[in-house]
Amino acid sequence: MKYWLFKSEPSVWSWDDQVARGAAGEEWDGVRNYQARNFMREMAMGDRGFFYHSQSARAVVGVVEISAAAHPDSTTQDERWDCVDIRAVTPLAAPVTLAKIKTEPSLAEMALVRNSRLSVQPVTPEEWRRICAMGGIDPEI
DNA sequence: GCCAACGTTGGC
DNA sequence: GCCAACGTTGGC
Repeated sequence: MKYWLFKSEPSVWSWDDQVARGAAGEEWDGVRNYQARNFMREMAMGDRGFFYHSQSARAVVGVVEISAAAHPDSTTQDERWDCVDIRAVTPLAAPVTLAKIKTEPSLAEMALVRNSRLSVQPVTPEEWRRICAMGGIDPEI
């Protein structure tokens, strides 16, 4: 089981939008960045990810599960672009803000901190447990 | 709204 | 293949 992080502008696609899709999940489409696409190609069904709000919110707000492995992005005919499907698992009891993540030395190496523009990124098991603890949820959820 | 960081494009 | 110009993202 691997861990990931998905970044979204809440005004475009928010955690509430994701929750509204329920168990059916939703394509994580629209990614036009090779690095982000390559990470999605590495994902397997059942992998977990954090759902992060960028822009004004700037916080990890929920946990998602990969509900379909990489497949062609339905929003383009361009065959270079693949995406996965994700479904909401649980909100964090308390959102973990970027500001708080930046105060945590053990999280200083996160792509979220080091490369703020990468919209899909891997998370280590240690980072996963740390943020789950900060967010007040069970890391095994 | 501004700007830094980064990715992409295209001329040479 | 290099690099300048440009566009986009996201933090502040």
